[in-house]
Amino acid sequence: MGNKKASSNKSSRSARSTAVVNALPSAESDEHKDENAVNREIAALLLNLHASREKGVDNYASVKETSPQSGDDIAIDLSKSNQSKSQCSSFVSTEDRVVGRCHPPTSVHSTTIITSVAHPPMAETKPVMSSHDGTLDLTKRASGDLEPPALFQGLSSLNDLERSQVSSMSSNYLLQNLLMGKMQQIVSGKATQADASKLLSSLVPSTSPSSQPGCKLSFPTKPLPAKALSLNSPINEAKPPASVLKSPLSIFSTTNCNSHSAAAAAAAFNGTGSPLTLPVLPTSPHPNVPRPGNQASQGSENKSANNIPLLCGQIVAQLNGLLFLVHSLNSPQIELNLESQLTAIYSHLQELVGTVEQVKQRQTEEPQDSKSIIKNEEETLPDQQMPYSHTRKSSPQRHLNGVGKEDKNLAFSNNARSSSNVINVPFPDVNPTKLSEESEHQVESSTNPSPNGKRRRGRPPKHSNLDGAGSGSGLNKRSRGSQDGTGEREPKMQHSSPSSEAQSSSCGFSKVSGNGSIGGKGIRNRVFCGECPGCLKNDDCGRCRYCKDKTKFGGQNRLRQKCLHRRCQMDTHRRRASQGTVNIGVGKKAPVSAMSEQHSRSFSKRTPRRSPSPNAIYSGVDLARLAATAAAELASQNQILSQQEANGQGNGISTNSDENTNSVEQSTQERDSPDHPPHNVSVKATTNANGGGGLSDEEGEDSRLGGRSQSRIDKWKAKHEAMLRLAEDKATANPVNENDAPVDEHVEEDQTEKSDDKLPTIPDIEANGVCINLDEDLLPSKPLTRHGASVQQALSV
DNA sequence: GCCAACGTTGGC
DNA sequence: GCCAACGTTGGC
Ligand SMILES: [Zn+2]
Ligand SMILES: [Zn+2]
Repeated sequence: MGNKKASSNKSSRSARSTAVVNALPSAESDEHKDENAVNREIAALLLNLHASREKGVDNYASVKETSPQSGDDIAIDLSKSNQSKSQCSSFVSTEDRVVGRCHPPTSVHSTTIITSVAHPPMAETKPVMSSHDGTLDLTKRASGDLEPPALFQGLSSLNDLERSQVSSMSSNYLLQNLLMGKMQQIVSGKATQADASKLLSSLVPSTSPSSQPGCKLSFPTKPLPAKALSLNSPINEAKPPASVLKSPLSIFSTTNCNSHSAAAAAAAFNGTGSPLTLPVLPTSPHPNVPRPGNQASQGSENKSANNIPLLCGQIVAQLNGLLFLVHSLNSPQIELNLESQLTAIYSHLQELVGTVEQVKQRQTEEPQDSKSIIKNEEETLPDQQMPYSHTRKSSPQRHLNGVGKEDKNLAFSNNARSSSNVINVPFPDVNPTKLSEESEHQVESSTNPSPNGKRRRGRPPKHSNLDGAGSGSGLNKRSRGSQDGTGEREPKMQHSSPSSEAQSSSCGFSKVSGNGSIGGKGIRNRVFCGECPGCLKNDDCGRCRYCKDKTKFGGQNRLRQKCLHRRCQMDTHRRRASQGTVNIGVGKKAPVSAMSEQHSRSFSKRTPRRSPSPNAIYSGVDLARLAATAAAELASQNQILSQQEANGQGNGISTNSDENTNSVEQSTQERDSPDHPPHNVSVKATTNANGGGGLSDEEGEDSRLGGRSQSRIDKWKAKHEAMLRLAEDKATANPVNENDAPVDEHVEEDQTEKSDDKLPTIPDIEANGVCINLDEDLLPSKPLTRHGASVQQALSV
């Protein structure tokens, strides 16, 4: 961890410092700066972005774009002259290195790290800096806010820039590098770039018709750019920022899609005619400026095999172009503009990263996905923007605490943190899971669940006597009544919502946590979608294993887990953990997680899909029906299956419920189930078919025993699921049973409650009912063996 | 690879 | 400090 960080920092730092040093002489003296100087300036600008942001969005807003750039200008230095190249290369290389090092850490931690890093460089650089610290400058600016002129001065002169650069070594630069690196990783990592391209293309604001033929996802417009622009002020309509944003995106997409040469990118950059398009430079490009096409292409090619580096180069080139313009024009406004644009780019990059991550994880192509993604982006935007517009607000995200059940909007802890904690760095969470490994390295600041080592963690060996010891917490407190609904707190925070999950957890922007788990570290992941039956329940059932374990129910508090009935069904995290387990009462259970993940979007719709009874679903009859109904759509199904399989999960979704068939099967299952005598098992009837979403989560949890080894079964499942889905999709058109869900819950509860008392030899089955046993109560903790489950499954199949 | 056990977090 | 329950460990 530390090592990597340090090294990365070092490398980047050193590179910069050297660059700075070199730059000084030339820059100071000459009005017309050679390319090198320009490059340096660019770097400085990047570095300064952060500071500038702080200063004020207002300024940006006020700024009107005097001169936009032409694409030609953009490409400028990067590739062009060797000298400039060397400079550039150093610059770029720095990025690369940083990227390489940093890959993993995109998360908040990284931000923190960055910030921490920033200081040292200053010290180093100080000698170089003649007079005042960049910090001062920054602060002044920030505080001053200044008039444009003030800003202008600061920015305009190279010296100033350099100083600021030196002093601040602003986090932005690093951040950008990190982002880029991340993106690069992502892209490279993807088996198919197509996905990336899709994302990218999707990201491209719809407002501007993307020129790129290759990429085509039409996403609805991405609000980001607009917001960024708007953010500043109405004045902003001046397209620049938008154009800027757009341009990078377009470039990006192009690169990805076609691996175009820079020229193409440049062209894209120039923008389409849309109002947002990048304004063209009134001024002729700087003489030194090389032709965009050539330069860009060279630079990109040289830099790396990946397209992404190209992107970086492009950006740099653009920046250079901007600088030239700025110098020629020498107007503060332009600079401001530039900054704003850079900022926008930055934000955009962040989004891209997040999006890419999401896509990666999902790998689902459903239209819903796209929607969700967009949604997420939108959500994220405000956060990101916030920093820009107002340096900092208390994290709005806190609302999580207040989240009522109904409140679906979940802030992502990540975002919240990022916004709140680090200066500006709205570091979007990158992919938690993948990054996690390395990110962990860097995560120093984050809480460490470092095990004390005091005590051995796992379950005590069977022979050990520890069991009696129990946890430190009061063993026998039974303060509360067996069921206190009121007493129970509902989780206040939820990091992952189905939709949000994509971001926060999976894609979410940052999952801070290194583990694949959804949540960030700081806040424990509590899953609370607010919609699912589990979330709606206030009371512990008192019967499930975990309830029994609770001290209030006389338990030893060893397991310390949430009541199974109260678990959020959307909680993928837990489910994953539990995958493979089989339902006690029921035969196998399709792992829910897949459902949750895939259908998370749907969930947002409020049509959570659950896997009612796997058995029922898999019954031949149902299949036949489904087949009949959905036969037409095999192709689509296949895709779905593939996806599901990829996920490794099957969701049992019962589209058509034949009560008869289901009931029959259930009965059979139960009969078969060796482990649990029926009486012990409480049966619940789940809702029917498709819509019902039910409560099955509980099932999943409870029924963990045996989902394993069922190659055949799995296939069946997959098929069934696919079919079911299709059916569901159709069903959505004809809502079959969506109403059931809530009802079902009640039913279940009732039944469960009843079950306590009753002897259930025969499970109650309602309609489609699936028998699920949430309550193991009666059974002391006898775990059902998987064998039983497998057997059941086999039978069922 | 599963899952009981338990350290630990975070809201109150 | 209490409490719920999350995240991780290590026995199996
Ligand atoms: Zn319970
Ligand atoms: Zn829920």
